[in-house]
Amino acid sequence: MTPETLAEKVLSATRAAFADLGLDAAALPAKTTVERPRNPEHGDYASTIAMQVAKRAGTDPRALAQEIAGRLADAEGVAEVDIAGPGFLNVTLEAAAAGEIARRIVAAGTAYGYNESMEGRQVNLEFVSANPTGPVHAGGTRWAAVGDALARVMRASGAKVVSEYYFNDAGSQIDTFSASLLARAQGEPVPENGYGGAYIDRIAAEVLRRSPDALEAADPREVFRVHGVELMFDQIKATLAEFGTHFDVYFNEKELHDKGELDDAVERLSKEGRVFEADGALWLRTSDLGDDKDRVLKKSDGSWTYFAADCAYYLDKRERGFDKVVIMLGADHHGYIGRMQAMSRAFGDEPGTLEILIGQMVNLMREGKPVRMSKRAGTVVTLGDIIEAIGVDATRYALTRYSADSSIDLDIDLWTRHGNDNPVYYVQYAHARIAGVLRNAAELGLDRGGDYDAALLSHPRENELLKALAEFPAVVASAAELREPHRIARYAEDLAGAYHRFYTDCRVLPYPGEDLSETGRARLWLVEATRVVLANALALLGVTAPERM
RNA sequence: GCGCCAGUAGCUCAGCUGGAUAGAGCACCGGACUUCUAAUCCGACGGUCGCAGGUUCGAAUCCUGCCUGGCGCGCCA
Repeated sequence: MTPETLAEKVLSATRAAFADLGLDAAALPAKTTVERPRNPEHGDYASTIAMQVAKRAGTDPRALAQEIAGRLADAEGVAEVDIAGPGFLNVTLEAAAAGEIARRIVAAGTAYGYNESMEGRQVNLEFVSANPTGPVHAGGTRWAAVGDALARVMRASGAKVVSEYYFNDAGSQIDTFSASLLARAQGEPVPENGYGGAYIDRIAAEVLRRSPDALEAADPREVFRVHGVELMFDQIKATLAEFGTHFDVYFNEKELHDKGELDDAVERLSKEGRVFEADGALWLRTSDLGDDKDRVLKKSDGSWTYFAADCAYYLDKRERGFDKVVIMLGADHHGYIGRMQAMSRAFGDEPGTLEILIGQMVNLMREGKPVRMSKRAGTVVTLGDIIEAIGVDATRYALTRYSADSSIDLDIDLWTRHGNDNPVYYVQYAHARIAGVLRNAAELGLDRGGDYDAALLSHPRENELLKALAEFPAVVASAAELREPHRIARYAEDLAGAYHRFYTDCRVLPYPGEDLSETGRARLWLVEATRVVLANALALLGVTAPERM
């Protein structure tokens, strides 16, 4: 029995109790959940529904719990219902009802965990979005891992997700970039506030190799811009690919300008009565919609602001049919939330259509000291550097196991260590251990068969493992709903722990000279189910599930 | 000055939108491999959940105020 099924039984038992007691059913929620108690004495699952609804229904929680318990105890698969404390319902399942989850999981395979909590949603998920003036740095790396994981988690929850990378290959940043390339190609130091670092020299040299006459061209800087941007972007894309992060769309800001979408957006905003002129500039009145102050769309010199492009880009996404626009930004950009939300409202969108997720800073630590990030100084720590130092799996895992609300001190020494203080190994090792058991079973010619007796999975360790396995779809759903992929990593650690404990106490394969018992055969189902869930969880994080370690 | 994020065990962090005795990993101490991977497991140690109020059957979680740290507050991009 799944927790979801049990929750439905709890709710219908409550409904029946209400009817018999003559209570007002309006006090009942449409849906409820059961939790997995930490203390095994509290049964397999616990419900707090009696305490939650008793007050609104004007009755005593313990008495109500008593009524619910009596009805719930008769439900199929339920072995026992106890009442504890102020009105907890502690439910113990029949072993067969708990054990059948393994069958479901094995049958579903890679689809297990899929849920419909975001069914029908069209989500545009934008992250990284670094301009091609340098390699992706540590903050972008965080989103490359978390954003990609979130896209996977949302897809696993039924949403249609398009992952998108927004960039600009014109403008002042790019001008500085091309001027820096040109300067280095001429053997001169980069201009004041220009970009430094080895990658500038490398790209400058590569542009010269491609286009030996570049310095004699009519507009040398333009030659360095065109080739430099292409080379830089190729490198960024190659590194992201190596990292396992795929984007469905690379969106160039230039497209918005070429299609006149900024004018269109401003016109739309004007029609909504949100635009005004002052001091020779064109403004969006965002202060009416929760922003600190109004924002300029078109400067007094006639040029557009970055914000105007943001408005056009947002409108573009909405017109492409997305009902949910999610943008992931670093904490240094959180000041944009106000104007962006106001802009969304100015277009007439409901709150929640635009979601801006803020990821706190990532500090690289080496030998206990922070590695300072500065693109200009060329001491920048890049995605490529981190992959090289820590490896793709450990980097992705390290960045996705923490809440984006927390800043991360990413200790290079810790995550490079191939030891057990490195959490990614704990999870991967569980998978490798399972793969070993399954390999051995195959070598012995043992087969788990077409079915098993679920009631044989009655050992406390088996019970613990089964409950952890049953939880996975709800974890995926909550990770998607709350936009918190770190829940997947924490869950994977929880599940790996349950497996390691099971493995210690429960022998799966027969000892030499013995036959595979029915319990052993049932355990092969449980082990395969665990492998499936660990692999699925790691896949959602973009981390590999190794067969051997 | 205003805003956002954080403050939980010696360290790094979870805590399932209000539930039971607040958890995990690491570190430290003590145990467990003649048989499926000891990168594992078991036990012990360790916390006034930043502080003070409030809301209620019940608060780490919600509200208010304060303290500390990080990041922001352009007709820059």
